[in-house]
Amino acid sequence: MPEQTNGSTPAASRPTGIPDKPGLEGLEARWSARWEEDGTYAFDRSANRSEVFSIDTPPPTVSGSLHIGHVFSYTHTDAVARFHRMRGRAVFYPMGWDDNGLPTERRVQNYFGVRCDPSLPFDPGFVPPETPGKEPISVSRPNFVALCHQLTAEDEQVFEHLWRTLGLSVDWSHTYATISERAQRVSQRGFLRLAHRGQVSQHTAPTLWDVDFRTAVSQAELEDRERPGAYHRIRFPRTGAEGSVDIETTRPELLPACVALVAHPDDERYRPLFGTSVSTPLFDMQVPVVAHELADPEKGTGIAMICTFGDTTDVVWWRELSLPTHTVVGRDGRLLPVDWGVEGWGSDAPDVAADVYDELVGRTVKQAQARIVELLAESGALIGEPRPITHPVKFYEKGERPLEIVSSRQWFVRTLPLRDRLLARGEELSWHPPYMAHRFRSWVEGLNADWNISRQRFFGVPFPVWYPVADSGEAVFDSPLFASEDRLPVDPSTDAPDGYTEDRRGVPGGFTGDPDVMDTWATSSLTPQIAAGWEDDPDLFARVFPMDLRPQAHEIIRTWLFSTVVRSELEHDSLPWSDAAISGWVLDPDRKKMSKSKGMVVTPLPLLEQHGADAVRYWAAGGRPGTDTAFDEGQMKVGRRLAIKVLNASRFALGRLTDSDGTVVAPGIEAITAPIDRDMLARLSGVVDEATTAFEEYDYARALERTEAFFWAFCDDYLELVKTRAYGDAAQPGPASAQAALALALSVLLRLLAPILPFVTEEVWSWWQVGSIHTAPWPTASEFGAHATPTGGSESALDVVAHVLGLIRRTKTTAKRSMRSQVATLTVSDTQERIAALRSAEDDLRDAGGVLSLVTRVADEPDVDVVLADEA
RNA sequence: GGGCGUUUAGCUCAGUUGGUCAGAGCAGCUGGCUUACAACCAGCAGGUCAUCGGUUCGAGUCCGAUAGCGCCCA
Repeated sequence: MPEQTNGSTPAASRPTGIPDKPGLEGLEARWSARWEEDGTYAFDRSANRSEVFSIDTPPPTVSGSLHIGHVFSYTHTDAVARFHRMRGRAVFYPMGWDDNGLPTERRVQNYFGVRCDPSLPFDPGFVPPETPGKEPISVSRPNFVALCHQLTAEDEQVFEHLWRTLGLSVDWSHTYATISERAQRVSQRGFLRLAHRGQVSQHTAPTLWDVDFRTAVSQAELEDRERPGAYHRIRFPRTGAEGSVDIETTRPELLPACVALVAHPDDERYRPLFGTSVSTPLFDMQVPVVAHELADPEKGTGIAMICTFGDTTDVVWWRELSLPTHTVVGRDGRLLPVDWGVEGWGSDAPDVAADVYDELVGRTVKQAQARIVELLAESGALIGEPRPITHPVKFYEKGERPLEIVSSRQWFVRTLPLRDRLLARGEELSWHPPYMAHRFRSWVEGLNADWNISRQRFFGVPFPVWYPVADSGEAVFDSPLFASEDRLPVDPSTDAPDGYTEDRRGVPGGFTGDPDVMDTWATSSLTPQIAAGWEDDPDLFARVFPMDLRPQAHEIIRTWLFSTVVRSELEHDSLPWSDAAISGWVLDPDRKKMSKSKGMVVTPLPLLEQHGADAVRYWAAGGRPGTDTAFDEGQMKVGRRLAIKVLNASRFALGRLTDSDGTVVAPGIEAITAPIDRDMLARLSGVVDEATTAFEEYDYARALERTEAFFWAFCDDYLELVKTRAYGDAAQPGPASAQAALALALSVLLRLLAPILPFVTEEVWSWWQVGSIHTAPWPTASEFGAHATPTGGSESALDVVAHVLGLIRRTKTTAKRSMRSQVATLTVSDTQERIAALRSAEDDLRDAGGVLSLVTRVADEPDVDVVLADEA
């Protein structure tokens, strides 16, 4: 355990002394194993909430590809976690795996060459083929789910290895998976609580539907894609009056689903028509002309047909104008059979309508469109030629065909009534960077549907719900049978509800399970509760929840961050965390987002092996919060040079402090008396303050930049200046001052760099210190005591001497002489104060510059004259 | 269409409340084996701070407009 928290030290953590030839090779494997063995990052469960820093880590999708963007953003979080750990907080930093949902299903299908058929019985002896065959093998749902578990377990190993190599300071004993039993219990419990409070409800409603995946999707999973289309002008004859009305539509195939025409209430052209009706071409259905403000007078002819349902605006019109439903598109994206003339499908010519429509049944919407356009043209209802346009079309973000909107029975979380409360939570949350709050606000303000959490898939958390089966054999959806919480998790496809036995499944008077699974976000929205042991471990929960930090990328503010805020609001009446740190993206050299679809995947492990974890982390830490960052191996090389420099500079500094048996011993800070030493420490103390402030504001990039700039100047100037003096007898004041200052500066610098470069700093720390640097206290100005106060008056000896040394170097370089060559006479003219400062470090300057004779004079005009000695 | 961010040296980026702020690193060029480091060191060169206007004694810095790039929302 760290020296910070107790005094007992494992033998293995005694200082090892300075190696002859330090290197970066193998540090990742060695130290990640040691940290695991020593429990360096173990969460201290005895800490109170105020002493804890808890992180709601993004669970990566393990079946997705590993890419450099993961390394980038997780490094940011780790740097912050390490900072807080060194400041003495008990850091709760668990890792999760998101293995629940569609990405896993797809990967399993491809990897094993199988397909889930829920109608098949479980085959206990099933073994997938070595290599996937041409035709997918149909397997039962339990078999399919077993394969999902098998493959995700393998994928998780790969991720864990990467994280350990990268040096994430995760407490692996708190790892969770979103499909695990515990996650399922939390998801189902959360659902039941919502249901019992009436915050979730099941009803038939227009539902965004992907016809390929055959599942509902939510508003948050939509994306717009520009697609070619065409405006078709269609003429509707008026009924009971002369004349006609022309509308324009991109979806003529939905004409049989038309339930009204709509124009803007202020549109003078159509005002006289409101309240009258028109007849649909081909189908001769009478539909009303109505007014609504969402109708755009500028678009097409200014009047549109409302179909159930062509797009989300249709849904709004349908709901707000209380229109009937004409469903024509089925869940497979093909047109459904319709009985013309029956209730709700009234036609003035049902036989004609049926003849026309029967030809369309079973066709895809695309095929139906082509045919209906022909029919419209033949009938004369199509006016002119279709006018090609490009327009945004709604897609499921993972889908390939445009979404349809179908009417179906789903579970919805009531989010629309929460809008104001959610907006207030968005204000309450501390965003880093602050402007990311806009993303959340604009999303919440634009909400237009409750959150549909039903998905018609297989690998997910089932709803803990059954329905009674009536004597007629129909399920009674209005009387759901909820599981009791003490049974969770349950699978209604294999478990029977209380009061029933399994043999009553699916028979009249029996029961049937809800066939759906939950949206993955219905589980992922509970990651704080899952990680914190909600209800399962109340002691842990009280110590870590609400959490401190949610780190994540900006594109999932509308999904993950939003849904997590919703669940916490409904369940705990609080924010789930106080702070959200939003990472940018990794861009490729053309400044495009690096993503799988663009074929620009860079796998991280080879990069870590090539440059070293510290080097890759250095690059990542250069990306400020929220800022997109170019993928740049050049920066990794710079990071590697920094890490090597840390090794070499440390070896040099500590080499001055080693006694005869190799132990590092340094005089106490009271020995620090030389003005130049104190000036250096004064500046370092300022860097400590800056880095601390930056880290407190989650700006690891700034902390690194300041520390790094100081470190290079420290190596190039200060170390060169004190080189000779520090060799001297520690019993003498000069050498003692230099040695004590070196020890203090090195200790502070290593700790400042530790959150970014955990491996090399730990390596150096182990040479001369006890315990892990990562549990050592974060440096503070008070560590310097009075010794960071300059003594040399108003001018800094370090500044003056470094300046003069620079001029000496320039002279030597210009003369093409070695840095070793000597200066015969150095003449410095300057103010009294600066001359005094120079004189206070005169010996250091002479040693570093090879100055044989130094002349100083007080003058108004500063001047430095360097006369080199003749070459030997 | 509304909003947010961004534009500084060939490249990647710092420039905190307006007053040595025109910087760093990389790349380039010129030198140097200097007992911590040649995976190093020293030095040189480089930019009307996107454009236009405004506030001010003074503007990368504040305000307005325009343009390019990126993203969010409709």
